[in-house]
Amino acid sequence: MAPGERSEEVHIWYTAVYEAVQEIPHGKVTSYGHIARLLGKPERPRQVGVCLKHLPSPSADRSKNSATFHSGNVPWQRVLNAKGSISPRGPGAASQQADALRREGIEVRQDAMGQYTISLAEYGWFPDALPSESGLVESSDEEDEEAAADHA
DNA sequence: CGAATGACTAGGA
DNA sequence: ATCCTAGCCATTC
Repeated sequence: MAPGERSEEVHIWYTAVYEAVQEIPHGKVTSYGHIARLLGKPERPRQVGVCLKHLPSPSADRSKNSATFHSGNVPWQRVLNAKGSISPRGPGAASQQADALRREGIEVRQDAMGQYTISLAEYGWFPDALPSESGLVESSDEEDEEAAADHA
């Protein structure tokens, strides 16, 4: 399926992932696998990564910006792999994510292999359920307008 | 359209 | 601790 024309079911999945990622508190991080579990699909951490990979850049059109998910309103940088490190991908992408995390006060370390790692014990966010689904959160108007630079 | 890929992970060697 | 494998499934070749 082309990114532009997703089936109904896939679109719902993308939306759910983006909304879940938006619930990760500023200064906290979680894993692809945890997002998948929160959405009731523990076998698809990989598909969470796919969603973030396709996260569009902020559009020049503002009206569209507020209504669409993009790297400016979805804190993609707060999602790490199960080991608590930034999944290596394109050159430069990892260091960019590391910078974005440090920018929000998270301590990112680089090990001998050049891997960026974060202390999950200190910054991990692993609730049993999404705050929005616990039925208690009336979501006041709080947003994470930081976001970070776009990815390459 | 079939085959390969990958922002993943748990489990086993 | 590190390396390998199987399962995963939308996207890309």
